[in-house]
Amino acid sequence: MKEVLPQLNSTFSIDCVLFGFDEGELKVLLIERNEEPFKDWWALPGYLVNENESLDQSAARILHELTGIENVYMEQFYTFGDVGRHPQGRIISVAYYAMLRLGGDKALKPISNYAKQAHWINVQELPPLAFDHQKIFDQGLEKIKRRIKHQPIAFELLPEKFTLTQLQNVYEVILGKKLDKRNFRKKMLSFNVLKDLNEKQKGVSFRAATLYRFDKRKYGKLFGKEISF
Amino acid sequence: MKEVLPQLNSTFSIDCVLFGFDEGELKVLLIERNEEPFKDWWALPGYLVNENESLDQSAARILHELTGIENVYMEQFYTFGDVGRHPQGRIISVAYYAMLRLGGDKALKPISNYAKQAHWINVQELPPLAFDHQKIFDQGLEKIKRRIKHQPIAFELLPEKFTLTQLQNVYEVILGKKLDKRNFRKKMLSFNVLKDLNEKQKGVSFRAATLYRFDKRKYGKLFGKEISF
DNA sequence: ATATACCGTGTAGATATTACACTAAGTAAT
DNA sequence: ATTACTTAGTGTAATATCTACACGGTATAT
Repeated sequence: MKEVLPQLNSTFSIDCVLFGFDEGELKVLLIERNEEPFKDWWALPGYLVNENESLDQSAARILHELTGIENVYMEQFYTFGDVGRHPQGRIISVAYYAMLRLGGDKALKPISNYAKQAHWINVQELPPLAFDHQKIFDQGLEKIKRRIKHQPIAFELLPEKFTLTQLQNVYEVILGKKLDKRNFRKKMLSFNVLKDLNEKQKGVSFRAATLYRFDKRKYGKLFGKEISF
Repeated sequence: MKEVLPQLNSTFSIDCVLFGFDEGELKVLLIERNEEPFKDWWALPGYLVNENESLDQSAARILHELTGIENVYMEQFYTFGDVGRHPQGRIISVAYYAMLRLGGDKALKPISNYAKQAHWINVQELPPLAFDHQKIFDQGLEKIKRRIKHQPIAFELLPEKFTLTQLQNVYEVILGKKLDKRNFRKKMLSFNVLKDLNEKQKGVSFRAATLYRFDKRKYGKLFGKEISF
């Protein structure tokens, strides 16, 4: 017999699509739900918005409560409001995305027990997702594909010091296609936003590559690169 | 003495930013409010979302009720949710935009008496707007500026048959800068989305220009024009 | 006939994009 | 020390795109 769930009276929520890059793979942050509906399903971190907080504040709070992650700049990308998207009533959800530096240090520890656990999952191997979260994820992925072509957000996924090959890998994984090494380097360096650290990669069993850092002072030069009239 | 307004319990709304082009000017559709708060102020057409309609449906309904306009394809562009944005409580607003062909035929006739009247106003001469509508408008304008560079939406503002000079005017007004005539034509024609109608403009007191029509079949070629890696 | 106002066109130089392959340098194994 | 292995790092030529720039053509109005 089907349990009857109560109607919810807060009518909007936030869902977060967080991307990370690790071991050459693009990952997304998912939680395992601990409550009905969709108990034990995987879902994007998301919850109801409080009355007294802005959407941006709410997104930060919800992410923190469900995953333990703090201090991430997320940006809104779409609002989902189909009538049947939530079984407990009309819930409109504002979706946020961000790209994150995955360090081994940051453990994922949900604070609220609304989430059993949080994990970074390879976007190629997503489990079935709760609600319309597959759709939200798909649109989030499209969003970063478009953005990565216009602004240098790929850096946000890498450690502070990175090699050009690692950077190229990020582009290849997100765009889903191989790029030419020489052309990629030529173009990337021409933007003048990378600082050569005169330092080599460590701990690799082959010729070590030069490390670069993203140079914030020069960032401005890249804004506004679009097709022009 | 300040009148006390009731709290509203529906917690989200839609606001529409509709752009039109007429007599060489970019215009936006505003209504004059007939209810508190902001009675007698100008505002973007917007109202509360019903329980049983999707956001897209709601946007279409609200636009129709407040302005009489129907059958416009609007697209969501941002959701505004600051705590203090509405004096009667926490109201989150999903903003939509569209670009419209202004024909002399379509009269603006509000159905709901929530709007006294609706008018196309030159974006250079906006009156003070209710709520945070100036902010919503500004972001809508930014949105079409970005989009016009990537996709041929400028056609949507012109009559079915138009001249290249008219088309160039639309770009110039939206982008806020002069463009080179020869380069503009070369580029626009290279996209292969314009059909030469072998027909001339009528009723002008100078050499008549060739009329073109936007060719939907070829539209696909323009999608995906972005900076490339 | 003449003045007026907009239409419609080409080119050269600069810049950006694409396609393409080999040597150099470090590590690991023997 | 030699060798095998793996990734780093580099240049050029052909093509396409972008930019800047000026004048004769044609319809209308007087």
